[in-house]
Amino acid sequence: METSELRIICPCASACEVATARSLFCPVLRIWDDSDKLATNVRKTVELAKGDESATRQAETALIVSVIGGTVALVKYGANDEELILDFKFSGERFLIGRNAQGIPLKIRALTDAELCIIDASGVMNEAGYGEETRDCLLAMYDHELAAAEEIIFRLGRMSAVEKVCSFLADMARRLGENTPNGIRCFLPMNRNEIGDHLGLKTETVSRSISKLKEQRIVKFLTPSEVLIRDLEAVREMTGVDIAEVGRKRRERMTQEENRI
Amino acid sequence: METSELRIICPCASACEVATARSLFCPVLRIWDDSDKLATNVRKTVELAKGDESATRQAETALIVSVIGGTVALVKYGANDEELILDFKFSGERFLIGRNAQGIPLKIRALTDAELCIIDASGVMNEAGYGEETRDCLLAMYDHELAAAEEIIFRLGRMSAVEKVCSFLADMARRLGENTPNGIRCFLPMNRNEIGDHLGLKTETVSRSISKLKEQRIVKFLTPSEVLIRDLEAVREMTGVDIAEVGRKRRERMTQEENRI
DNA sequence: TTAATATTTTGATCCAAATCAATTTGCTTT
DNA sequence: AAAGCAAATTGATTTGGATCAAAATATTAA
Repeated sequence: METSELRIICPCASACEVATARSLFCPVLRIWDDSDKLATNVRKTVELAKGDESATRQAETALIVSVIGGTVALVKYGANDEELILDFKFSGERFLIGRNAQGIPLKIRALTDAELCIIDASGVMNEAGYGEETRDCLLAMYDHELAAAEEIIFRLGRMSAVEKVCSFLADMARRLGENTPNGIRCFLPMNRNEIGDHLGLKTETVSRSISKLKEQRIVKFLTPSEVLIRDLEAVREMTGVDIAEVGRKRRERMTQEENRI
Repeated sequence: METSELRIICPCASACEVATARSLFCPVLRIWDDSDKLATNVRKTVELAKGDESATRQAETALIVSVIGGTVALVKYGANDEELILDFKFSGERFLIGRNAQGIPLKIRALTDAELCIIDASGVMNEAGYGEETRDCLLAMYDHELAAAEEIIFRLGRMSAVEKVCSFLADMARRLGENTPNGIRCFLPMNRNEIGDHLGLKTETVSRSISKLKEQRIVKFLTPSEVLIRDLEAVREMTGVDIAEVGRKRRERMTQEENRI
């Protein structure tokens, strides 16, 4: 359990790399094995019950949010209370709420009971000796978020309903799925309505799109919230995303991780 | 013309803050008045003729791109050569091409003859003494890009054609427009087809949406590429964006800028 | 296990945006 | 100013996804 080496955690870590509370607590710092150094005004733990929404308070810099458990949705609101789910964030993932983003209506909604650790980046950067390291980690996280946002923009701007749903399922598989002999199996922690709120579609359209993907034998649903992606080549053709090796690679990384600790 | 003080330029500077080649050349560094310190392998100037596309080369870190002159579009490609314009970038603006984004098909297309200055962020960060400053500037730029991306996601996911076009025109007015007694006047450097490629609409739909906005007296077109936004309150209602004070504030900033130099 | 409720799926119809097709307007060049 | 061309607009029709409505399936509670 002692890990004192310098290490910056990949911001795209996902749930299956079973993360300990310790490793999640402060992913940006060398002092990750000595987290008491962080004053409580810099970090705080938030527990959300299913359905709760946490307004993102105004802050000087970005907030680093680690999902310790559960699933949350990052929700953006428009002029007339319309809402769109920018992205889902799963247990083990970390994400940013940018400084600018706090000027705009943005909330974290718990889709399940969830626990978050929220760190004010400015506070961390001011901790003596950790400035450059923290900035590098923040840069990596921003970079990751921006690339993900660009994928989502393309999806919303150019894809049909079926393509949107397919590309969404591929993304879920990449982040949550595990390899099986028959394809990538993945539990979906959100319902059809929430998928629609993310893809700019209505519940019925999401359901119909899923039905079409089932007809084409691209996916199979074991239960309504458990998908098996069977035809990875078809997914690649339809969405441009290659998730073929995802499961294997993720398992390798996991093993590495476990060996290290 | 001598400005040796420390200064980090706002990444959202826009065309009307008439930027000198000097100030644009290296917006992230204290050495901005001494730019020869940057080795040529770190920075390079690119001239693009109208219609040219520049593939974004692989790089270790992000690229900082300053638009010295002209208008470019940041284009993302999908599985089957479909393309979507992530955003337009105007003379005087700076933007990032993230590290991750270079793994995905992304190109810079010149909508007019254009001149760019491209800086490899890793090179700049390694310049002795400028690391922290550069990182802070990069963080500000990432933050700006991410917030803009989230606005675009909402627009594509939740708005109707008319709302998309209205919110787009509002954004253009904010970045390019100038106040007049009758509203905000703004020259649009892109055609209807390119607007459509950005909003996920077809040319005809863009045109029809504009016609509807004209009927409602919200906008008026002096020429097909010169818009006057007349009803700022209607724009705010429709899009949630308040551009009322934009022109005035921008003029103030400009004056400040000119006084400083 | 059954009942009650919520979610998902399927069906029928409608509408906004795409598509196909002219026409008009605005720019260039001579 | 006129001709030629490109861009924008308008019209007619089609279509993908929304909407309205019901049925089927899951989940939860009794």
